[in-house]
Amino acid sequence: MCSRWEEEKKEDGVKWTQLEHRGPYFVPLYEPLPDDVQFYYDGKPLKLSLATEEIATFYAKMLDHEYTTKEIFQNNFFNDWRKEMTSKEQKIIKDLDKCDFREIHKYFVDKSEARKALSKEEKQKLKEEADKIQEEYGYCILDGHREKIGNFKTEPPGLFRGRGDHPKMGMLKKRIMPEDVVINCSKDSKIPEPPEGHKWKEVRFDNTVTWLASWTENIQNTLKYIMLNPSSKLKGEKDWQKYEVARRLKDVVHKIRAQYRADWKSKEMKKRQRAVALYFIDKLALRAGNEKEEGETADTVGCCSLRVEHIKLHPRLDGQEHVVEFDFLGKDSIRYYNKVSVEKLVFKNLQLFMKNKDPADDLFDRLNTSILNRHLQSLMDGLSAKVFRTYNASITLQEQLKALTNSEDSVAGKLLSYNRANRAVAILCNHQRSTPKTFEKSMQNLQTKIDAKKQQVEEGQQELKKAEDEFEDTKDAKAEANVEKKKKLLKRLEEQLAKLNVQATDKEENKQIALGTSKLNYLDPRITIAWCKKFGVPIEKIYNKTQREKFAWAIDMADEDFEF
DNA sequence: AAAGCGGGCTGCCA
DNA sequence: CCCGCTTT
Repeated sequence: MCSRWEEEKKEDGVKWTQLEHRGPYFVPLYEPLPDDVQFYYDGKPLKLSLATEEIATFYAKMLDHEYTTKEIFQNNFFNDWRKEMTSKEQKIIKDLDKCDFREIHKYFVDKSEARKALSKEEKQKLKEEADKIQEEYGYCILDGHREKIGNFKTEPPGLFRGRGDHPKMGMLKKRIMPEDVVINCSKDSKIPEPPEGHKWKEVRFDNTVTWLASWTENIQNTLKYIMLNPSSKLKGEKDWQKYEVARRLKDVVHKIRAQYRADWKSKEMKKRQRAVALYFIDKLALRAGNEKEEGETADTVGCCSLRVEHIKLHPRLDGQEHVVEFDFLGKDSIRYYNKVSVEKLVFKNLQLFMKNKDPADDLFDRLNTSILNRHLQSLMDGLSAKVFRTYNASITLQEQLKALTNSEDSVAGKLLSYNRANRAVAILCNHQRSTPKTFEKSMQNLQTKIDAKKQQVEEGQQELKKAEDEFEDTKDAKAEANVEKKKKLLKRLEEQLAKLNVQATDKEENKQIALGTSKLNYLDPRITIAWCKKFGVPIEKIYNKTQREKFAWAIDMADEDFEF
């Protein structure tokens, strides 16, 4: 079966035998502003040096955003900006409040308007240029296959934003130069050429990693990589492997649950904390929660890093017992808010863990992610905290599909069931989105369509009645045929109306839920493909082109009998 | 520290 | 696109 996904195995840790590529594509250099676009300091025009001007444009472009009004953003920006100024500029520009970027801002607004207003031909030309770059830099050769690269361009310089309340917001993200870049490829391949007049930082031939190029980013001092697109064989196999690990968890999860329940009564505090944390990770699909360096990142937490202030205990709430109220900022500073009725022993343990602690103290003070993951690894090979998220997401999809799908439904009805199953997963994983800006409007449009369709249905009913009356009178074959015709028409109209109603329901339910993340990262695609085959739903109704490329491995191997 | 997977949002396109 | 997090 599926040849491409089951080629010969490599030695342990070896990811490829051949890797050839052109290196990153460097974003264009800064183009100075036209002379009539000026920066003003203290009301007077001030000509800036090239480097200073470039950084000024970063700030100017952001003037519309609320975060440029934040003190931290402004301070970080101004600090970094001043570092890049000439000494003469430093002596003049001492107060951000006296800086006037409005003309520069307008210049970029106009520019982007002008870009939108380009003729079809001009836009076509731009697209062709982009395609050419994609064609040249966007692919590599890996073990004889031409594979798409994910991010082949270096990130442009700009101001760092970060998510949520990030202490580094506004800092200058520097331009990546070839001298910063480490190239990784195979020894006997055509080594990528650095841009004219430049050198790579290093060229290495490491076949135990999957990246093509890397550099250190200056905000957090961490590495960034150029890697393959999800459609690649390498990524596909990794994805497959991930779901296979989750499926192995399925076989032992009952045992693991029994054990952590037993551990709630352990004499060792450390074990108890581990068992309660694992319960949360399993039941609520929380992330592991590594500890983070204070002041370097936004204050967000996961399971192991929960603090006392993040939960409230209610012995009784809204008719339920032993309710834990969670309220904290998780990954990307997305709020996790949930009220959950838990087992009595969990509740008692939480009371114990919180005793004599300050709100800012760790809830699980004897636990961290490495302790937890070491324990999980001992329970099952390859098991770590995140596997529970994958497992629970996928098994939930499978169960929900089973419960919600009606084989008698139209394709539209089945799709609503699918989306509802997907939604259950997204809610479990807390994948949220802000209500789309256009939500109300598009909802209204849909409602207008529904009203119009209702009208048509009524008309169709009247026409059918008329035709039936006529047949009653005449009893002739022509009139009888007309009745059939009107019946068919009415049926079609009713189906169209039903479909629109289903769409409206789906849209409303999906207002603040993001389905994409779970679909892409947590749901074993074979579950979906099997469901599509079983119920005659075209795969394209669920997965768009990009998604089908990413899940090619699953489309290749899953039949309708697949069970997660 | 290094590697690589997971996340929400925006603009563009079919 | 540009970041945030987990795992090892």
